[in-house]
Amino acid sequence: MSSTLKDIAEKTGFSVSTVSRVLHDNSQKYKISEETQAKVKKVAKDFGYRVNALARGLRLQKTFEIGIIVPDISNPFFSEVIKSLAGELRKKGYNFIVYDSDEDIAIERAAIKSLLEKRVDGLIIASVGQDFSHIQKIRDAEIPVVMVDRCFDDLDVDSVSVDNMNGALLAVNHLIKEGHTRIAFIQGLPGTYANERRLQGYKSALQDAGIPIDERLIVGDDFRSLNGYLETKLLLKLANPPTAIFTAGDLIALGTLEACKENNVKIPDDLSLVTFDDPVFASYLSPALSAVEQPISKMAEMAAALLYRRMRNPLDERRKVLLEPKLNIRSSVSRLIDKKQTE
Amino acid sequence: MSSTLKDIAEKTGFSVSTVSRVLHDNSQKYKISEETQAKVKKVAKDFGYRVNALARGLRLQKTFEIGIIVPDISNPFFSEVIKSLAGELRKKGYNFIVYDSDEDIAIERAAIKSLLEKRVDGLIIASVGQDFSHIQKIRDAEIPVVMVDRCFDDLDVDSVSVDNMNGALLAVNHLIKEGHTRIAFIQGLPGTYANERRLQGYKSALQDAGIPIDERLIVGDDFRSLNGYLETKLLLKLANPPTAIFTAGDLIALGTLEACKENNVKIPDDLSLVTFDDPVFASYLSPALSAVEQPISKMAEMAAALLYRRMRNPLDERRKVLLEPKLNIRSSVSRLIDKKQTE
DNA sequence: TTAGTTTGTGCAAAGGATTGCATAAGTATT
DNA sequence: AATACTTATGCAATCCTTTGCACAAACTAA
Repeated sequence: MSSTLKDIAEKTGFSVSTVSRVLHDNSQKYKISEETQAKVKKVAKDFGYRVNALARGLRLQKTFEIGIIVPDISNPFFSEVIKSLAGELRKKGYNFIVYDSDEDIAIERAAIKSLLEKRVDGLIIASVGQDFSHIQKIRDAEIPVVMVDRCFDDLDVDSVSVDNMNGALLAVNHLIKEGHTRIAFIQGLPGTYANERRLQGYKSALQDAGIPIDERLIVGDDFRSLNGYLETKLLLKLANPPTAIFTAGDLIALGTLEACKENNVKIPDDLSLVTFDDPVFASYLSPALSAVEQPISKMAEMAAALLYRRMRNPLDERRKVLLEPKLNIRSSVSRLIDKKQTE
Repeated sequence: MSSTLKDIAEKTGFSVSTVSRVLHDNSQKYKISEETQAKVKKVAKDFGYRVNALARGLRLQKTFEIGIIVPDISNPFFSEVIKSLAGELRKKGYNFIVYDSDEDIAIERAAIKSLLEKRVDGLIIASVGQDFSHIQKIRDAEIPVVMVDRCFDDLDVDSVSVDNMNGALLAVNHLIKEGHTRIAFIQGLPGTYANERRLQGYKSALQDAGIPIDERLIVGDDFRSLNGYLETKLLLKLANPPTAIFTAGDLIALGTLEACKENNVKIPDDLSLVTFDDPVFASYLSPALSAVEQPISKMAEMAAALLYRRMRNPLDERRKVLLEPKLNIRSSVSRLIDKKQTE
């Protein structure tokens, strides 16, 4: 059914240029008469005319599309990020195309390739791995790109993330203050920016408190819930199990909860738990989960702002923005000192 | 940096056609010599050549893109649906563009417009409202489209959804069997396919059990958590409050939990709760939530299958597929009879 | 009357890739 | 020596939109 400018031109007797100007351009600029405008618009409507974004993009060398790549759409953290980004982008007349890299760097690479072929005007990426050569290439090709959440220290690209190290410090210090010393860390994907910083924060908090680091308490290898489940099971079997666990992400925490339930381990009585990320359901979990909250909408706003700046001004100095996290204390941590006193 | 076939043609001395055939087509078909292939490929690599999907789409009248529209990406149900769809589509070499209509029919319309302008090869839509004239238009224009989750009885379009009525029956019958008679229903967006069916199931279950329907117990107006929160607060203030609530969606249930917590209402002791949708976190909530589970990955597979069929065979008879839901009984429902006996 | 301005519209190129048809040279067949 | 294939490549049209430039007609100013 879809008609073209040419069809309308033939029907009305005007040229394609005139039709184009009436339907898209400010027909003011070319001073198209009211009469012509009316005729053209009528026929366009009758024909159900719809611009062809492919042809337009080809001609204009601009698509008004932004590509977004996240490691896992179904992770509430990322779906919130996308939702916020969507709002920001829509405001400025941009659309977006989302890809889910499924925590797989090969899919991430393919996604980037595909987005660049589509000639998106910019990219927002939460990257998966530790290798950033593919991102470097985008940068070098002067395609505007912003990293969110997952960044690379050694890569000079605009980026926004939460201060992961500080977030971990907040969480672990809280546990220490409550009297815990055997604190396990179930990490996400090692090598990942977010993960390494959280690990660093964890270690640093322990060291500052004079608590020796026990490598057997640092476990795990991805951000999914199965990881949390398995590692918790193993941790619980240790001869000298931890009294508290700090998990690197919300899904991991869910897995930990599942394992505890199965093993009849009561939180917070038998085991304390704090997690990074603070999904909407955290306060309704059993028990309500203490968690490090990331300022998601600020991250999205900032990412969008950085991207616009880069698109307007390609050679501007790159910036790396760190936002402050916040610890929400709920009821998944017990006070170990009290317990000892009452025992 | 991005070069074109023409650039490579000029550099190598071959024609654009030859270059195109080497880089994309099966160069077998046109019997390009090994030597030529090697030369062209080398230059293409040096130049960092990348097809222009706009130009290709324009020429081929096919983009290998599928548009997906959901009412709320951050709703776990929809983010799971998207994730599953992504997997299915990727298998067949299709990419997808997601839009979030934010439960707003105007945005949904704009999203459809935008996707059609981009010339997507097909659409998968979870529609928002009760009006389907815009979907009808897509259908009439013979653009392949499949509805998921939210469908329209009177609209002859391929669709997949769970048997919402049966799901509601399962939930409410469970409550009735446990001795409840004052059962409230907090609905989602009225007029929505999913909502109306769930409402129908709710009413039907009550009628079958000979329980009169109390319109004051049918409340609510959208699928968000704030709705659950507000309506629960109001229900609890009723002179004769319900002993059980059935919520139409997972986010609503979250709102209900929040209200109960604030009002110090214990679930399931003071109030029983069952919800439609069964998000991953349902079993870790306090208490573990009894919920009606939708077969999400089956829905996605089916949606993708229907879409492929329609794309290959545009005039095939339309199908409406209903999948069976499953009630997961956990611990948010109390047995009212026992309670009375022990009192 | 002549020159200059305004109004309204069209021509044609460009953007990048694909592909049916044509063609040239070389090989095989009779 | 004439014919028929095969191999390897190029030509040119097509997909649809945008836009600088050109131009005709009508009007204004001198």
